[in-house]
Amino acid sequence: MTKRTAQSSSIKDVAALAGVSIATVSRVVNGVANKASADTVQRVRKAIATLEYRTTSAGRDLRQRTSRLVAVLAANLANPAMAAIAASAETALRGRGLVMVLCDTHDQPDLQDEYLREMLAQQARAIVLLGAVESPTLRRLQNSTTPIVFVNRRNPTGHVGSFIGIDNRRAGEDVAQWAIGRGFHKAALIHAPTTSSATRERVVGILAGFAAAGAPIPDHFVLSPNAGDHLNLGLQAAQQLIDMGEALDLVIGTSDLIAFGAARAWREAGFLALPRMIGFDDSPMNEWLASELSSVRIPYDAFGAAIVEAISTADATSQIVLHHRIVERPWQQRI
Amino acid sequence: MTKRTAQSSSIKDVAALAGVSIATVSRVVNGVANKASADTVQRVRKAIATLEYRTTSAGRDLRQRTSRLVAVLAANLANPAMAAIAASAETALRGRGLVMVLCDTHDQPDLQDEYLREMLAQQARAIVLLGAVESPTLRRLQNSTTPIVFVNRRNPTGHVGSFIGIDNRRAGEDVAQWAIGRGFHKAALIHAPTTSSATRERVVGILAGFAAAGAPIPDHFVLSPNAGDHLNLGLQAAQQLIDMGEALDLVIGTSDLIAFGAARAWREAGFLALPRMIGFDDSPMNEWLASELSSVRIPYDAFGAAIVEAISTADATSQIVLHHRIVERPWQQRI
DNA sequence: AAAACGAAGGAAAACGTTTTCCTAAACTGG
DNA sequence: CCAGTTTAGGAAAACGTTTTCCTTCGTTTT
Repeated sequence: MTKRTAQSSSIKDVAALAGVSIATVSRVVNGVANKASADTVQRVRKAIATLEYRTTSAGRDLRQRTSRLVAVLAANLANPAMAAIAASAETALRGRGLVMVLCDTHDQPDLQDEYLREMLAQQARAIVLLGAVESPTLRRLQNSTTPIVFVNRRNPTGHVGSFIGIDNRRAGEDVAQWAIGRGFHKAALIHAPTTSSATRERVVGILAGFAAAGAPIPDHFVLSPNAGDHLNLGLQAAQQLIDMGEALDLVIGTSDLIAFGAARAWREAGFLALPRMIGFDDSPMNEWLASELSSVRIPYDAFGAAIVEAISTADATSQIVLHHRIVERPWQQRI
Repeated sequence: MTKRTAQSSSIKDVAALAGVSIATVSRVVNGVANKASADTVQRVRKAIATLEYRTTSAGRDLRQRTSRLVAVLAANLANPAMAAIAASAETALRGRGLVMVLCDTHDQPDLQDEYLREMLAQQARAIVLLGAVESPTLRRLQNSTTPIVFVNRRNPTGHVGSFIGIDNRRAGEDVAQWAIGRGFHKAALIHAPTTSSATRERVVGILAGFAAAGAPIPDHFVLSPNAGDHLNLGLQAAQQLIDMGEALDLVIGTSDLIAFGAARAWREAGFLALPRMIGFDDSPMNEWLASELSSVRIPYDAFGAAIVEAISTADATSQIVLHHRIVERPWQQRI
């Protein structure tokens, strides 16, 4: 068994074995037409197979001044929804010969900037922001040639950029309409910070929807406490609601995580008058773990394809709006 | 506002601006001692700052024949536990100037092989397998110089390789002991395929533990149906148990996902005699979403540091055993 | 004062590709 | 059979680094 270095054979070895120049090998590998006879192609292919040759990225990247890496910068990997998008993106990118690099910005501008710079140095083919936050380098990046795609949250710098997501405002209205239709008349809304365009639009839609139906949600039932993450945010808001002592029949969270946090508050309070809940995201795990949470299903498994499309198109302002859908889950009142 | 290409300035530009050779710039960037006067360093630093220069990876990788990419091949990204490890790994790697590339092998040998080859072509600094599966390229990789780290599951090719995980056999025994101590005497075990060393060792430990206490789990209460994923596996196994009609007081799953699947079966069956449950992994979400599931906590947030350590050490057979702990959660009997 | 040494820094090679520019042969249409 | 075109393929440049040699000083040691 021969000890060998990580990447054994280079294009030179292949060329030597096939008895052609490295230029020809390169052309065969990249399928350049009318540049090699069928016979030559055959020989080169065989040599490649024999040596288990595979193009070394560094060489190609250097020459082409771009890599096959696609950076995906997620605001929070702990969120199952982000993980779902990442998984979908990874598969779709791979189908195009691209490689996903996944980073967690923790929603922090300086971390996002550091990653952006690193990915520019890597000559990333494209940068995908899963929940972008306003930051200097992002701003500076507006006039670079690297495609940037904003997923879920729109470009926070004010410039318009490629966007992939649902119609959040509309989704908010749909939730309101659903609630009214189901006869809920004492609802509370817990939402994340409105620095996120997604949250902002959802909140607007929800409030507008209730108002339009003549049943506006009173201000003191709209909460958005400052908390580290959505889970704690939901928990704290729900505790406030419980303290108010008023019996609610519906709690709306702008994310499922918020709803989970809120549910915990009620659970710990002893299941007293647990209101029905609805959130946004509906990651696949909900079906198993949150069987009583209704949710606005966002088709995350379709995001990967959309990302690939957005990257491929030259248009830096393409907007891909995917369709949401309310998933209503049965609700069992405890005693 | 000047339009510029993705990566604007190269080492040449910096050298020109600072009035030195590119060699000197390189040395300053890499902190080579005794190769530049304090004054020169100053000038170079300033030029770097002015031009916002950052070393282009492709050039460095080509010359050094290795990249700063670390491949993380996960068996199933949909599993929150994997996501937790990935997040932890990403942070730890970044601290070392390394970049994580995350891939989902879906537990399929050919996909794993494809990724392995791609990562070799990328000259990845190291390869981390989060749940490896036996495959030709993995086998061939044994005698490459690229460090390979096996996380959770040991090297399935039989060779011994760097491993990071808990003492699964011991954890299994601990679960058994805990169960006995709590007075459970009618337990069932649902486990994943034993192709995974982690699962295998857990099963052995659990069965041995019960047997040692004089209360062996009967064979027909040990189930491992063939199913796509752990959730469905748990669901199907639980349905079988329910069909048996015997009242169990404890169900042990070799992963939390299995337990979630099983819980769903009982829930759908109408909460009849829901047994208490315990699983393995205890991802952070459990605290919020599975407040009644006991679980063997695996310190996934510590895995990142362990991975970095395993990569850094020259020893290709280092074993890092992290400590597990049973997290017992209260259990409320429904009516 | 000569010898030795360390510091500072430049020139150039090498890493593995892709691609431009050639050249030569083999076809085509007239 | 000749001019033109297509096909096949090679030579070499370029991409951005790091690193190995050198060379030249200035400083120490004998």
